[in-house]
Amino acid sequence: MPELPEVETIRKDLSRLIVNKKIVSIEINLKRIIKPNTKVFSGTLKNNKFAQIERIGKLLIFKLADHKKYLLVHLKMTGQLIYQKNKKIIPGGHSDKSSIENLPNKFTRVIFNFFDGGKLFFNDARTFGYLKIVGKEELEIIKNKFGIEPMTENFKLEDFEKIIKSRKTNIKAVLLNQQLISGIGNIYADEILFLAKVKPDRVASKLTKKEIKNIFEATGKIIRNAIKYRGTTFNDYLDANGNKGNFVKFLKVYQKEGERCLVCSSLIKKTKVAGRGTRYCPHCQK
DNA sequence: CTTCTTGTTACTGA
DNA sequence: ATCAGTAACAAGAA
Repeated sequence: MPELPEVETIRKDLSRLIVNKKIVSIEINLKRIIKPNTKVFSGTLKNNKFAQIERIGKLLIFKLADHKKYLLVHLKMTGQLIYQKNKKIIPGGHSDKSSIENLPNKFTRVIFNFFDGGKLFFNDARTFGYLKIVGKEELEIIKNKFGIEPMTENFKLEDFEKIIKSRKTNIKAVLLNQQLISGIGNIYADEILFLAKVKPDRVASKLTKKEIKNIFEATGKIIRNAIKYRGTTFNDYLDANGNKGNFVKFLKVYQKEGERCLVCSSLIKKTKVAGRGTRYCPHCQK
């Protein structure tokens, strides 16, 4: 599930791979995920270039060189953006093994073809993801819906505490709410709360100042470290080169139900909180 | 066959 | 108006 660290990894990869390369054609295999429609989509992108790639929360923002428009890409649960450079056939030579995927595959929904023969594949098994062309005004409206973002100067303990104190729902629901705090999904919410030693079903407004500080610091540590290790691959996530993320080996509770806690050896439990599968250590987390 | 998976939003009710 | 809780979405894996 691509969350902030996975999307950030893709953003950085693609910034190096496709910025300022002319898009010569676009292939759309599933029209339903293209917004506002395929005509505007292809018309805006063909013969254009990505000038810059940004991110807010889990949303990728491709700033276009011409037309003053932006391409928004949301990967939702199973979306992938994988770039492959022009495959040269070297007579008698070895094949290009820089990418591990054989693309396109049956989940390839959109292909961007660049002038140099490079291709960007948007794959999505469950087709929850979307690609959307927007103007500056619509972009600003969308951006304004996102809450404070870890890893930025806007992520301050004071604001974090205000947000948490103002909510009567459980702390996990608050961490997952993109309009309050952006970029955290199910994997990192559980990992953050384990590191902070707080049970996921605790009522947010009733947490102590100390507990909120621990969650704040755990958020920074987990997100920073997950970016460092290029994200978590559980099922579908791959980076822009088609490689897996390495953070999976640092997970302490996510998908660890029935295993022993690495800190206290209690059995990791699984319940449902905020409508999502939730793992925690019943001894370490209070 | 049923159940589970999750990011986001629509809907319902308080 | 604001908030909280749940269902729905899609489709593959088990």
